[in-house]
Amino acid sequence: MSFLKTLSKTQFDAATHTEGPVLIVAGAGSGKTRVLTSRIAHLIINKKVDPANILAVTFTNKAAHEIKERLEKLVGADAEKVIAGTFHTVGLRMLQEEHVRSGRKGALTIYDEDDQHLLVKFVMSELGIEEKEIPSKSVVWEINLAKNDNITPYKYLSVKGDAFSAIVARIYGAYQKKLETMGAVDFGDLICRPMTLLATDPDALARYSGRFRYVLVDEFQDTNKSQYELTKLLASTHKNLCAVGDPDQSIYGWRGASIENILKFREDYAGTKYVKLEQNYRSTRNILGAANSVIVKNEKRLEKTLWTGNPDGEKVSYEECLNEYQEARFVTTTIKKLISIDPLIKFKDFTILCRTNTQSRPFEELFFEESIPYKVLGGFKFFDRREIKDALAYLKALANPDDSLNFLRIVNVPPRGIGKAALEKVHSIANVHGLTLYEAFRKAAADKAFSKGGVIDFIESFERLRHGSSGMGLHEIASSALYASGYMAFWEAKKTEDAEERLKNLEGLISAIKNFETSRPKASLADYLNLVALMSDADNYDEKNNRVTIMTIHSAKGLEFPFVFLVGMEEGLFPHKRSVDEGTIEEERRLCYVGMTRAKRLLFLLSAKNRSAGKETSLQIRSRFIDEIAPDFLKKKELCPKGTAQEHIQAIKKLFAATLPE
DNA sequence: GTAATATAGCTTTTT
DNA sequence: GCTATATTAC
Repeated sequence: MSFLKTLSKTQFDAATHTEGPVLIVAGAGSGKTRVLTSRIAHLIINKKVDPANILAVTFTNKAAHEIKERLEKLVGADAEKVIAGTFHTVGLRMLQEEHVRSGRKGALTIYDEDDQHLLVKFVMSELGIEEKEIPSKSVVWEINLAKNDNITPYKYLSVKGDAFSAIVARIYGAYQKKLETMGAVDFGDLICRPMTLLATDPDALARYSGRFRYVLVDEFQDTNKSQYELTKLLASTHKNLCAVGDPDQSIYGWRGASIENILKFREDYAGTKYVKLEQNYRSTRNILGAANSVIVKNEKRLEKTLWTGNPDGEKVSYEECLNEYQEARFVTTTIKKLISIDPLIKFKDFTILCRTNTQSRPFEELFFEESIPYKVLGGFKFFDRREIKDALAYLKALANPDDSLNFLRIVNVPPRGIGKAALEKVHSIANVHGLTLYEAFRKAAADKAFSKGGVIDFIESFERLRHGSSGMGLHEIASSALYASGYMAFWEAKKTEDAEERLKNLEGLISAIKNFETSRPKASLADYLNLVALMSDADNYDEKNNRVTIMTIHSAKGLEFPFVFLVGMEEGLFPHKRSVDEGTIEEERRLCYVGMTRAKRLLFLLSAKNRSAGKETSLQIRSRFIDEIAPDFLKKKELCPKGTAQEHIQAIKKLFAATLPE
């Protein structure tokens, strides 16, 4: 019970008011995770709740693990029984149970945005809709937005009446049908389908909502409409729903998250116990004061004043650099200086927070040069590399051969003489007989539709792999697939420099699978593939590694660092130009607030006067957010009057650009 | 019919 | 700066 004694009065309230709906508005650094864990521990220890009846939904898998780890210290082995995960992992679990129930043979495959895009293109070509008529990219976007709001293809058509939407609805419908025949789900489906299941099947509703006596949802400000509905259904029997969040930290509106979910929670759930955690335990007074002075500029807020008992600390620094390289230079020098001053300060105490992924480059270059250990989260990921995607396609096809998209991806990789013509032939077999691509290949081989060569050889070796894999360990399956298919040999034959690296990456993948296998001996190949698909950037952050972390502010949500560099504080970049155009400046301001409140001891804000994007270099004006910080919290430094001089120079430069050749 | 090479086109944030 | 498509070479 000692874990409750260390809580503040409001934290204690939030942790122990367990019955009925509860809304906890938890400011940045207010000890939210502690409250959540104490609450679950209180349920298990004091209220004798079976841990298997508790559902905790978090924003990242890492957050779920963290809760479980802390919980284990309080309640021991019972911690493992609590169901904790992201909306997507919880949804996947439910769908898998239903998948098994419905008696399908292959595994359930998760399609990421790349797969989604390919499938949309495929569907469009089948429907004879051309890219110039409607870009496949915007179709994917529309489909995802629709799923955030739980709008089916049929409903989509009735909600939107215009010509554009009619085409989207057609593609969306065909796309959805394809997913179902292939046993695949996209990210949206992981929420929508469980939601629909609960809404339409009273048995399923009784099963799940009966089981989850206590439901906790973290980062509630970033839930979308479908997630809100799913939550509501899951908690519908016992109505013990605890929503935790901070409207000031809502930064995923562009992805369909609805800040209204938290703002209107008390209206939707009558008799809600409302707790505000307003004491910040993380940052110095100067950092918090600076962050507060920015966020109060937002109109759409819940009344809340974050305060701290922490020392004043240093004032926030703002540094205007000549260009993005000088920006990186300043950061590098500062890191080195701080490390040399205090031996207790380590590289892992620093983070560079960017608005966009592309901003990381100059930092990477300079850190490499100066041998500062660093890690970039997000951006170009290991799993985005071509060779890894190909390798995973092999594994996905083996785990679920009906997944025609991944099957198609490996058919002629490495090149084995199956070209456009051969594929068209198999496609028509598939269409005529209503078969998946894999089945059509088998039929073609059995019917001797192809006398010899690629098609026959390929399907034979694929079948050999498939049947040989039973009883093998996961990493053995992976390595036999990559070697027997000739994929490894394909890269080995190429004597180029990058081929060597690709081979290394493939070996890396196999050993990663081996590690997974050791940690989870009972898991299947599909389990591994799904884990990888649902992994987020933040999940890749490991505080044990002593390195400087470079990441986007979005990925930094929920993390904290002693020293934070918020870089690229420039109009057009942060706030981003498109946000200004689209009128979502308040979300940018919240993003700025999230970035600033990651800092515990020192916060540095930086901007560049010149920044190159692509081939163009443009003059930048410092972000409005800098000017919104109350001067008391900023280190005194002459800020040149905003605009004027810079705009003047820009105007002159434009004039020259128009008259002078490059 | 298939494979290698040149060209255009896009870069906000992501489960 | 890097990936999907169009063109040409084999």
